[in-house]
Amino acid sequence: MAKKIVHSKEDVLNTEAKIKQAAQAVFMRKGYAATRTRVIAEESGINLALINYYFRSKENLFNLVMLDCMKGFIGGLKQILNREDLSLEEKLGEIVAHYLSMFKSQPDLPLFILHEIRHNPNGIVNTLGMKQTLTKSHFYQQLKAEGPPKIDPMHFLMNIIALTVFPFIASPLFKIVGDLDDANYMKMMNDRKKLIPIWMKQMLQK
Amino acid sequence: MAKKIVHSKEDVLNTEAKIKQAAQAVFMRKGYAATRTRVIAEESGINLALINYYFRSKENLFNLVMLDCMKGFIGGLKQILNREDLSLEEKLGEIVAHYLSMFKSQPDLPLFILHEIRHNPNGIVNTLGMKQTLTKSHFYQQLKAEGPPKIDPMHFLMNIIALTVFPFIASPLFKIVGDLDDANYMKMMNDRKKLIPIWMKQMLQK
DNA sequence: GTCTATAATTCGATAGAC
DNA sequence: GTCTATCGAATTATAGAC
Repeated sequence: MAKKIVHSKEDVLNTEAKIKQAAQAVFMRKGYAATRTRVIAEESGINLALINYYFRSKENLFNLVMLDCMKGFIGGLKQILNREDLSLEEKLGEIVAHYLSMFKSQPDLPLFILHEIRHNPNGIVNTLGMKQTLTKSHFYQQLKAEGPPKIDPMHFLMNIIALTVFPFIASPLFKIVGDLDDANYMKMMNDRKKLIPIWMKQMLQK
Repeated sequence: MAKKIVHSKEDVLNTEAKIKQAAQAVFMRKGYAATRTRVIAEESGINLALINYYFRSKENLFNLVMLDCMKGFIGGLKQILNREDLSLEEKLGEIVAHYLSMFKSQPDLPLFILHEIRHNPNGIVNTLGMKQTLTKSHFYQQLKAEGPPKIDPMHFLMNIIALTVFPFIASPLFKIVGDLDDANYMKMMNDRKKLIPIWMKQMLQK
């Protein structure tokens, strides 16, 4: 675990970090099979042979990148779920806002992760303790404290994630159907920060 | 390899149809870049060279398959949206049931299409008249007839599709989180046939 | 650590016999 | 229409000089 401490100057990355950064961008944009190591080399400004020197193989590099992506995807969620200063409804708003900003800078991230989960369900996903992250969270306690459940917590979880994530996954489709440009679409996504908590709270009522 | 011994349904198809059928299965399972034409040849039981004889190139074959998939995906929806014997709420139930049975036999279909839309937004999607399919449907008239909109029709559309499709896309994830086997998960999906229309109707109220 | 050159393999596509 | 055999290009990975 002994690693060089990276200072806040982001322009000065070592070779290994440069490769990893570029690899994440290319893998996310093109997927594993369509990614060429030559493109990673070009975008990171390093020599092609150095990819294998630092990471042994394309597959190994991909696994490291994917692990980082999943940790980032879940880590932020975990923090919100466990904030004890927020009500259930406030947490829902925070979750939507969190993924809003995340997908704004990384629009290909959700499909990238969902594709990996589907084609390798017994891979990295299981090692992340997804289940305990949820069931041992402050959020889960709040949900149970709502009294006798008007809605199956599993359905509730599906719905909050579906309403938040899916409009980003299918954004090209909805832009066409709704005749929306990027600015108008982002405005709609911002509106959902307030709307989704309202809809979700309605599901808790009978 | 003995091929013509068993007379199953696939043997009555001509060569072109055999290739197309196998190609759809492989493309959907692996994606375009990870698909090998040799695998298509094996799974369809035909000679490798015949793929190029009938379809000129792998890319051309893919475009035909993708067009079929999208037509199937949208065609069924279009029929439901225009059924004049169903109320708004009944239509919602039919939509969920429709995609439930579709994804049961083709679990990779939604991600396959969403990936194509994202990486080629100006391709096939625009030629299908997605926008008019919706805005000129009987469903859309019913939605407007609900009176002054309590919810933006675009948000309403996003939500019904998100609640229906996303649980299938992310099924491997939810199975892990909820400790569910295939049977239990399908039971949950069946429950959503009744639940989603209820949730959607709540969104229409203030 | 970084580079050039190349090995080793795989893939899409085609030529030509039948 | 279908087959065998193979080409040519592209890709990952490595050997070896510096």
